[in-house]
Amino acid sequence: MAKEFKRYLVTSALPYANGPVHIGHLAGVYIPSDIYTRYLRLKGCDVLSICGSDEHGVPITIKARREGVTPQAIVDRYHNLIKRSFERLGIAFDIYSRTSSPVHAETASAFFRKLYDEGKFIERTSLQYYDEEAQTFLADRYIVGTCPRCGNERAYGDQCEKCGSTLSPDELIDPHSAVSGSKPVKRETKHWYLPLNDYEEFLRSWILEGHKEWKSNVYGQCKSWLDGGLQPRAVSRDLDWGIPVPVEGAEGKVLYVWFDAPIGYISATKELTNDWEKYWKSDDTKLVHFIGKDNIVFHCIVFPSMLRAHGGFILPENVPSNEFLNLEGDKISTSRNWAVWLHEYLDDFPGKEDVLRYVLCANAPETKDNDFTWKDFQARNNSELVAILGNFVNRALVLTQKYYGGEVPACGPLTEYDRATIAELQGIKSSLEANIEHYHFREALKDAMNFARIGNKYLADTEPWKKVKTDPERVRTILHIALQITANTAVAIEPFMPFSSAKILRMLQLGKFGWERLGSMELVPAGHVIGTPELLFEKIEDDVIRRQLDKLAATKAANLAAEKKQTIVNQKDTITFDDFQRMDIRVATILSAEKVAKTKKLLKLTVDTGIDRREIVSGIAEHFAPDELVGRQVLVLVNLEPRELKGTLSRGMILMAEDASGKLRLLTPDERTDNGAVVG
RNA sequence: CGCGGGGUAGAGCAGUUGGUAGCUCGUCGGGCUCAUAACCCGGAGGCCGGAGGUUCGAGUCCUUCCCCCGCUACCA
Repeated sequence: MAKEFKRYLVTSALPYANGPVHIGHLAGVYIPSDIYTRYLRLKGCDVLSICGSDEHGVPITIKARREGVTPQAIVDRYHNLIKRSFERLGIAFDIYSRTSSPVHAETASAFFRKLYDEGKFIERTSLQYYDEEAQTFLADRYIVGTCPRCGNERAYGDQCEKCGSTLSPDELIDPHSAVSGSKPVKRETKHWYLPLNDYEEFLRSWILEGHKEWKSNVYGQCKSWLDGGLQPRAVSRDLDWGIPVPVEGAEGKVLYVWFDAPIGYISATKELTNDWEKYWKSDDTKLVHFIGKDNIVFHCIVFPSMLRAHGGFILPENVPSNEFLNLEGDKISTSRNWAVWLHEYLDDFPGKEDVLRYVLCANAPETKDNDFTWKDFQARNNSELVAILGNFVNRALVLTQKYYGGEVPACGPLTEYDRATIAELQGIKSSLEANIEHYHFREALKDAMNFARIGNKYLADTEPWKKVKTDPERVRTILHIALQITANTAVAIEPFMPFSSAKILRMLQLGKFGWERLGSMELVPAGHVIGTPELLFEKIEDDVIRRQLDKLAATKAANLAAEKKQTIVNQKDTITFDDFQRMDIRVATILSAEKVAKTKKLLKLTVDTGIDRREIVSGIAEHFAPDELVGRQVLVLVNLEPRELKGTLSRGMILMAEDASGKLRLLTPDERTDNGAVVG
């Protein structure tokens, strides 16, 4: 598609203001969007980069309640922390706003009101839990009760955090309000829904026909949603934190956070410039949403439907979405503190902003989930940034100082090899551009690094330190070219590593160049005097890495300790001796064990119960390897009603003891005994 | 079961519309000594998850199966 765009509008997913930003956010969204934006700016394009804090929604109110402060205090704290961290990392938004701003309230209200007035919503009344004592409706999260699956007494209405089951408030045993502790009642409440199903046809043709070039994960997910059929989606909530629904009789109702957040992109643009409509309402603006994979449905289905319903706004041209970044093999988790927090990194590694930017881009989860490890961080710093980029720049500058006292030598006649090298550099430029424009930032970064690689090779091949004794004239040309390559490198890496780019230019005593100068051999004029060379990057030693790993190990230990502190489950109701007698528990030997395909937790066991040989499917695969079970004697409840699991009839249950951390242990007779021996 | 994304050298990844399998790191050997023991060259290392098929030709297209990740479910 050769559509011509006059300006760009780049948005980055709004960070949710209930915690700091971590490396997963950066690798997935903010580093790519910053590279893209910096590149466009260098090219002289008309571009706005928009972001801000997402400050509404239930989790923030829960956090506030837990800490005994107001939601506003929470969002103020994290908004400021996040904003400052982005600035320190050189993420250069044109505006970093917030959804608690007055302009946003006004914009989102007006947006809702227009759709309301035009009959674009449907109204539905449903039964929801209500806390009569606190006089408030209760979001699922605010209802606490006993989990029907695992017996945890502090399960939430949407999920049990102990066993991980997804729940609805109706399933909870003995539900009570987390606000007042009283027993909630069901009460009718009215909400507004956006009938996404009305936009299905439009979305199908817009995405499935019109945007086949979108990344496969984005396209695939959209297709899956559309093929499954869309449902009306509620756009309001019963809550007192958020933007009030601007309709008479809607007291106590606010806009659903997912309705108001994307409008935040528009509000922030409004705050930034009076020209905002030019960016949001002209066909020749290219709108690009950078997001993580958890946001695909909102940015590709819900928000476009909202924009379509409203009318007048342009739709995104692309929605580049990355997968997730893991940390040392485990999923990053805010609640478990398993993360590298940006603000902590910036404190721990002053002056190494670009190292993080580099590593996260080089290892960005563009096509699949990737793993961040500190060892990889160290290796990339030491053998790529230091050895290739830093070293080349240093060589060129030191040689110039050494031979010419810092004065840039003039360029003499070029050899065939010089010309070939220059042509190669110019060839990279187009590849670099194509990669950025197609959101292949990892590949683009390699291109940028190739400027330094070629520089190193050029010096190695031309050997100025030898030639200086035999052909000093030639050496002037060699170093002239080496310095041009150095300046070109500074331009090429700017979108990725702005601090290092600026540092190279400072050492060269030159100002910033536009992107169009990339490939030019006239960036550093002959006779110009360069500054003192300094090291661009430093090696990172093992002890620094060890300290970070220790920090993570401490987190892991703390999490484990917290789990152990959980209370012992209460004694169950009394049963009769007869009840007990009805259970037939036997000693049995495990004859074989294998993992059930496509499951995480299930093992298929064959056991000799003395009575017979039978198959039992047991949910213990995460605790035992099949091999370590074979030959073990265990206790089996043999007269349990058989049940089919994953196509296997499971006849019985292996008895296990589960400790507070969820770790399972086998129960075994203390000495080898007969299979079929009765327990009782 | 289902849906989405993956499976390519020891590790991490590219492979555009089917036409000789590539890149970075690591490793081994050599060169260089200007440079942060950095740099340059060369080698080794792949049945492109498996099996069928379409084609003159398949990493690439089709069918089917297996494995990993996420959502979901299973966990008697």
